Amino acid sequence: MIRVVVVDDHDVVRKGVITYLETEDNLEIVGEASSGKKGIEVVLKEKPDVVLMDLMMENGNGIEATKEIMTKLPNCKIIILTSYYDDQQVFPALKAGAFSYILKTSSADEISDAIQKAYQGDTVIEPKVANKMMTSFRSQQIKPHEQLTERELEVLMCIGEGLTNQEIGERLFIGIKTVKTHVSNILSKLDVKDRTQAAVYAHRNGLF
Amino acid sequence: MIRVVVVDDHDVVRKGVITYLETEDNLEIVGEASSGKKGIEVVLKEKPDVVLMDLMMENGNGIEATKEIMTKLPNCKIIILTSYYDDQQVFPALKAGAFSYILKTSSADEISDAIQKAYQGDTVIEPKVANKMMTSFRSQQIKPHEQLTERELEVLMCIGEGLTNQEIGERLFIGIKTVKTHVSNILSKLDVKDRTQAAVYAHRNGLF
DNA sequence: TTTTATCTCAGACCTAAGACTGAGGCTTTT
DNA sequence: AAAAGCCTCAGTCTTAGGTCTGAGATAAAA
Repeated sequence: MIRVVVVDDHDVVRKGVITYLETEDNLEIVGEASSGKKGIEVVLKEKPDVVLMDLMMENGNGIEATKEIMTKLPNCKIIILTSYYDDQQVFPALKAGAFSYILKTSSADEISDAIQKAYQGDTVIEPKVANKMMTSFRSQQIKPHEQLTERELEVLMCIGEGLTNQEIGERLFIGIKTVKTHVSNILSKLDVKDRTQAAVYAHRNGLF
Repeated sequence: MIRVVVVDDHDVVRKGVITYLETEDNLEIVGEASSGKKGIEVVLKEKPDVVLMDLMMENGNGIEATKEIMTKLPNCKIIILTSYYDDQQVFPALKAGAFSYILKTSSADEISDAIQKAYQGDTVIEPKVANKMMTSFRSQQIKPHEQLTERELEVLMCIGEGLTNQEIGERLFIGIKTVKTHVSNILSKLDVKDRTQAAVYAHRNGLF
């Protein structure tokens, strides 16, 4: 039996889903909630295998609830079941630890299927959402150096000019120890092994 | 008195030049020769102040003679007096140690003037030749890395990829000690302080 | 034949680099 | 008020990098 909790502040939807799911042999609805906050309580108490979570609820949104649940029950599969699929909803949800992402336009069978899949460890993502994800993912594909801080970028430019840590410190008016810290952070962020590779990176990526 | 030796395998030219030069008060023709080889003998024996040397002679060309003379008599001023001014003639001659370079189309006075100037330490170069020299010089402006050996260039490319000495050694099948030697030589030839600057050099000079 | 240049390598030596840990001050966000 | 991110810096420790000296082997040039 797959233990399921349903969290949705629309009574009609919640009841409807539950009614359907109860007809399934291997599903057991062990709890329901009408807000994120209540949802957390129920989930932590019941420790279900799968959670059907609505986003956009009145008291405490689903994303926060998802985050909270994931930190406490990392093995719990949370399926986002929502009406919208804009980027502002999808990515925070996935980042929060959502396992699957389906829309309320889905058929009852699709929802059931998503639960079964989730239980087996397979993620289900609504095609429309998946599409948005991919494109948004690609454009989001941050070049490594874009995750560098201002200061780190300054230091990287210095490295790209061939300056030593000492010289960088003098140019930026900071201690060599600080420079070393920045350099270390740069190297790990760019995923390179030493300053020479960092310099090469800078030149290959047109920072000069 | 400026002691002069004239080397030219064209009897007419040689005699003509000598005839004119002898009318000059402060010039003394102490020898003449019709080939590079003979020219060397005469010059080494007479130790003149100035040598008028033709290029393109039958027995032993003027360039070899110039080289030979310069090694034995470094203070001797050798003036190349020739009909041609193509690059293949000019540069080897200058490299060989020629002091001035004038054409046979020059007037007698110009030749005399070149000798006087040479004696005083001033180089005279035919304008046409000078022009060619400058352009050819600029294009010839050897980029530092062109003075690197094959092997050193290979190592530099590795540095430009961000490889460590160890990795370079493995790629080129040589010991790390050898790599270090090459790296040191590269650094001094490129006049940079460390491998990072060498890598930057490689990228800035379009080696990639 | 002798010189010259290149490539190879060794040993000793010193320093810059980089990793890791920890920490205080600052600003922005929650 | 608390958390998070950034910048700053210290101390310790290990290693790669680089210099210098010296040297053998080979091949091309004088």
